[in-house]
Amino acid sequence: MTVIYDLPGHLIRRLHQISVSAFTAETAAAGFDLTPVQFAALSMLEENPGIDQATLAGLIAYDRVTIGGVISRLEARGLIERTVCESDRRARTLRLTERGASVLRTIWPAVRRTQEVIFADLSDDERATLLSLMRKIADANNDLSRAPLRAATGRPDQDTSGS
Amino acid sequence: MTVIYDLPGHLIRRLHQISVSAFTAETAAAGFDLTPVQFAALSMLEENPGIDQATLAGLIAYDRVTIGGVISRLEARGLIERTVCESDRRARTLRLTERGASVLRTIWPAVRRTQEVIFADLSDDERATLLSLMRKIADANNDLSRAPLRAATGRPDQDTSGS
DNA sequence: TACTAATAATACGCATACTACCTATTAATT
DNA sequence: AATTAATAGGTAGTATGCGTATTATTAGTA
Repeated sequence: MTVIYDLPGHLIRRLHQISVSAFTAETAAAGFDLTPVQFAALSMLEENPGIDQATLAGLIAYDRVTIGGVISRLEARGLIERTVCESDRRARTLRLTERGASVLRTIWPAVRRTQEVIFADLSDDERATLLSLMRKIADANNDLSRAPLRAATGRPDQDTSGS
Repeated sequence: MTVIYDLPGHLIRRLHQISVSAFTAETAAAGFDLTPVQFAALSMLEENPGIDQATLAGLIAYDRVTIGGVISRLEARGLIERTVCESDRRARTLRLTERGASVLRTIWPAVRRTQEVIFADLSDDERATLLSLMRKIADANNDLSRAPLRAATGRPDQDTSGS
């Protein structure tokens, strides 16, 4: 009958919609006000302090323009610190503030609950299968996206000591 | 290492990103200028002529406000006709124009190619498994979304003759 | 050294997505 | 009949997500 429902793209969109909704609900219930993108940015910055916006965009597979806006809002809220890179004055070096690190530490339980909510009706086997198949598609079509996943290139200002 | 990559939500977002990108690329290459949402709206209207915006939103699981904007743009481009419903003057009766129906007829091959591109690296079994698991999650968490899927209720002005 | 190409970030515009609020209209209730 | 509740659609505001163009800066080349 309705052909739309059989299209993978439609199902994927529904899943995304549900995933974002679950994230918002769980984190809001825990007292946080972060979007999935903002969380991803903070999380990636914690593990790669000192990277610039373009590198961050590549690491979480986002458009550079989009990340610029996300970073601006996180900076305005005092969760991220943005300074001009000394070795390349075109770039902006990004770092978590103390408050940003604190938020990230405390929000993780809610984020884990989000994933549990989404997968609630699947068995362990089904979860593993689904994750594996999704990863396969994401990896295979990485270049198809306008914001492909890219590894960090190791900028001059980036900390390599780890956290 | 990087925990983000293991989160289902992140993978789902990547899939969605890839799906939208593939849709845009394939349809644009075929000479069309439709977004996935616009296509879904047109497609659903073809099968349910005469429904109002709220019903349409429910059928394709979209937010009512979002659909309002989508409909406005489609109407401005002459693909959809929007008239005040006679039996309920709050509602707007939606119908495809001749041009809208024509676009829909000719764009389908490109849409099918989109799905083929996304699933290119999966076997038939894997495709079936993935679709089945995604459908399971979408169905189970329908109410979790702010725009749950809802069946048409059969408004007075809706055509029941079928296409 | 002057010119060119490449890159980081931004500005602008379009199109989702959703929350909160508002108006008009209809349905339900007293 | 009057009041209340519910519904359809809209506006305003925030936040993605991405295309295109522009600016500042760096790197490469003649």
